[in-house]
Amino acid sequence: MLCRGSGRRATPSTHRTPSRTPRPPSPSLHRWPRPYGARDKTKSYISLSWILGADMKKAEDFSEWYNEIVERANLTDKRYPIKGMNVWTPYGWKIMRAIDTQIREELDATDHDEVCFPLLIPEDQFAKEKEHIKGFDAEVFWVTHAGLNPLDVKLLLRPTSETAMYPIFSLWVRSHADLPLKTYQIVNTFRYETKQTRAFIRVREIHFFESHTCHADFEDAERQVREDYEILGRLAKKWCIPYKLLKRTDWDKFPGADYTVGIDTVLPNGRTLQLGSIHQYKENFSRPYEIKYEDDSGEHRYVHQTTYGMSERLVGAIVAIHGDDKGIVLPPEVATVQVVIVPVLAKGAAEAVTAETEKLREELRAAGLRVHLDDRDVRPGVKYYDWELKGVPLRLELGMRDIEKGVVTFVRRDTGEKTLRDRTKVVDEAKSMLSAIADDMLLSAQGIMDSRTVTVDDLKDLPEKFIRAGWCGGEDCGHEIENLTDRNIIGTPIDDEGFEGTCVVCGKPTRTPVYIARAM
RNA sequence: GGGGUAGUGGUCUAGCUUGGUAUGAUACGUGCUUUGGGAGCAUGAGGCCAUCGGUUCAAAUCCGAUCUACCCCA
Repeated sequence: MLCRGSGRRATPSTHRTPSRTPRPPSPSLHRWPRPYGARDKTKSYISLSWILGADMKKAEDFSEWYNEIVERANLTDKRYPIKGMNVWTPYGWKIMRAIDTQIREELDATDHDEVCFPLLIPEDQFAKEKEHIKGFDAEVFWVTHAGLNPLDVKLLLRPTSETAMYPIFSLWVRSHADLPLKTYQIVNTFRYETKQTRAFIRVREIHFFESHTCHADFEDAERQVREDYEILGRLAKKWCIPYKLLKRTDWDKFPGADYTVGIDTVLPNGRTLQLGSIHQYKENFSRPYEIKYEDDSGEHRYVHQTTYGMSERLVGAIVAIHGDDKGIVLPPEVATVQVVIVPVLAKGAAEAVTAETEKLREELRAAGLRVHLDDRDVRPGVKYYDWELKGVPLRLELGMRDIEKGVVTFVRRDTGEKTLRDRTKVVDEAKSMLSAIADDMLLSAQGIMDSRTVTVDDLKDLPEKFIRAGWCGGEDCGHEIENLTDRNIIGTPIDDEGFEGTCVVCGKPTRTPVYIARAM
């Protein structure tokens, strides 16, 4: 569990009445955007004062920028009256679903089977693994009554699903032929966060995927962990998210795990954001839950288990990493609308332009692109701002001037670059530009993450960055690092980084660097 | 965990000190005109003031509790 870090940040306006985050202007905005191709009535669905009403300065105040942009881009509605439980709007949910779909594709392709276990877990079942329950005890939601009557056995809302799944796994696994057992589910989990909540990043109802696997031995479980790294690599590329795999310290690993590898990225404020984790359990759960199999010589053995999980934080990370002062920027693979077409109508030429944009839409759609023709009856400038706020990676503008010249105006969301492309080559140009956008987004994000990572020789005057320093690996020195820096050890890299140095506390030579940061 | 600030049509707000059922803007509906980076005119609808309780002839306004949001410190 890595949910620490205070709300510390510089704010120039402590006593000024904070201008409250404006809220979505109307229910009709919540229907926005309509599905691709949704037609007929041309109504005004947007308000410019809403789109442009805020000063969204990512660099000046990342935290405020983030809170505001997730609502303005219409990813979430925070008005639901329970702390840390927000509403997924249609637009936000489409993005989450795109991510879920990609996760499903990857896991299915690596022979995982999707399952769905119940939300409620009986108390006695939850209590079997002592470390695990200790780790979650303070933040579970309890169901204590059925109607007016107290329950004999209290039920809890899953904070994660180990204790729901493993008693059943013990029934499913009988022999070595049943192994490996590779399952996953995409569900919501519940944790009573006490710290300040934040859309997608720290919530009490968490939408996430969790894979749970059982293996004949430790080596096979280790192979699974390595496969998880590969899956992550492919997914993170689609999301244009740079990350680092860091093995957590023993005092920070997942409750019940043998070891935990965190997936971490760095935010604009220099804090790290954990995107997910991969755990090796060895026999820590299979013993209390009696998940045993009979090997080919007739011996009964406990399985070795792993888990892998990532959550809706991925949406938060995409917003935080790629967004700018104009809005969010969606990676092409995640964008529900990859290309938006904005017709520029003029008196007398409206029909010709409309016909041409519809033709353009059909061409792009036939080529497999997710395209939306914005035919709302508002001025083009309004649409530009709106789609920039909502992060659509590529915008095509088409008016009489373009038609006369035989071109289409292309505008990239990530760079803002505006170019004219030959009308006859629009499909190829759009495809190659989307691919270039994805490449550039990842490259640029990686560059920014690298620039926020520094290696230091001592712990004095640390910048607000992702700090790399030498560590002997000793627990005492580790705690000392955390005390001296008032930050957390995020972990040690799983790859050999060729580091050579000395422990920043005791001075012993070491080849192990440790990464230190404030966690979001 | 401790402290602070706030909650009034969809949104942002005036009103609260000196109690008498609420101001403006914007968004929304309709019509006309417009459309290459924040359009204009006309017209219509929308709130009983976060929730619960107390004081009072009378509470958005005073008192208490709760919920929610944001900020600061551990």
